[in-house]
Amino acid sequence: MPKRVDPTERRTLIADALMRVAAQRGLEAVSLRHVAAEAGATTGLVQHYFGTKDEMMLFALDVVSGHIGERMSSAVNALGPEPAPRDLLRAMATQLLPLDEARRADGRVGLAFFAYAATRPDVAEVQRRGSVGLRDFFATLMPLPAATTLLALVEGLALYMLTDTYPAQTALAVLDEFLDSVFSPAAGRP
Amino acid sequence: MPKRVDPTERRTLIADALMRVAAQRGLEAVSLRHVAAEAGATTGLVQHYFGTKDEMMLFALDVVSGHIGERMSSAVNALGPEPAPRDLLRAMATQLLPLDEARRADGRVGLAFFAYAATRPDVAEVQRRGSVGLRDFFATLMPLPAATTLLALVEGLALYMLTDTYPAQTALAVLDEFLDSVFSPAAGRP
DNA sequence: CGTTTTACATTACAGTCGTGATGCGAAAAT
DNA sequence: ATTTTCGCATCACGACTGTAATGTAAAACG
Repeated sequence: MPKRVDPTERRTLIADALMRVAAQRGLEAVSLRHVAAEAGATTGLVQHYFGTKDEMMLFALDVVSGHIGERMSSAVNALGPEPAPRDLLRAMATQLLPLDEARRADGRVGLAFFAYAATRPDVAEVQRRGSVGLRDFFATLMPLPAATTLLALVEGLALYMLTDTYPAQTALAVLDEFLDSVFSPAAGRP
Repeated sequence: MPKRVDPTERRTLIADALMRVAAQRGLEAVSLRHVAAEAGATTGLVQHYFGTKDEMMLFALDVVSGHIGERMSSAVNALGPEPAPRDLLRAMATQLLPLDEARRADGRVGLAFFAYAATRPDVAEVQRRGSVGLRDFFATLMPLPAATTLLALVEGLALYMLTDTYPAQTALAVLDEFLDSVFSPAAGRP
């Protein structure tokens, strides 16, 4: 048999191609053939590593959450030890905003998956778990209602940034204003 | 020739069928044949009123914004004359949340269109105009930054409600808390 | 009344889709 | 050295897509 191969590596290779296709041409353009072509391979390879298209999609969704997770931890690590809760939350929340091309691509894929999940209960379940987990972590640093608000607010800002409705500057200002209202309430009062 | 027909009426009939399909099976299931079947007609009819599929989609997007607009004005009218800004904003904002099946259906379609717009600049432009118009109206009743925040927050809440991540009760509590923070700032301070 | 125009149905076409089957060379296992 | 098994390519299938072409019945118009 041919050289033994790490299947996870191949799967990530395919999933990366999928995400390039999805980010550039939308999730509806994600077909076995397009993904295979983008990966420089054949549909046979894709089929070999993912029995069905849905399996491939699920795996790609995991990759996206993986990206977000990685960005969050490295942003948090960059803060040094014992960061203030406000800084920590800001660092994590901004990882959900499409502030550069990489995050923008992931954001487009994530949005596409949101729509995709509307008809796939199992996909929706994966997303739900991710969101709730994140909110619960936020809630260790601020009151639960504020954590809920923060997550929804950031997600909404990301949505509007993706459609170029709000520029990054506006989104960041909104985010900072909200964090202010939580961490230094009514600072400008007599 | 056959009985003269109001083309707008026919187009809305088709668009309604489109939205039923999209709400139930996702926007990816929206094909000329499925829409035609849902409308109890043939693809020929659809082709007669929409030269191309994209035209049909654009029209359907208009219908969705029309629905939202109608809901908003009737909710506002129900408030009676000279409503308080806070009540007005709350009445309008809640029309963007999927609080019943009708709004949920529109929400799913709207979300699908968000993803659809990611690859269609003209669709994105339509959405942008709607969002900015709404935000600017909000801004006549509250400071501009708060208006921006409100819209993003509501959109994010809607997203999470659509995936059943947050229940209606939570979303409404978050919304009310935010409105409180704008209209009765720091009420609980010494 | 005849003609033209409108509303829609039917069918055809070329392309893409997901999936299953099959083939085949290379390397690991024996 | 031979057999087995893995990695991947290739091809075929039926279903589905958007669009164009064509047909047809009916009512408006001259």
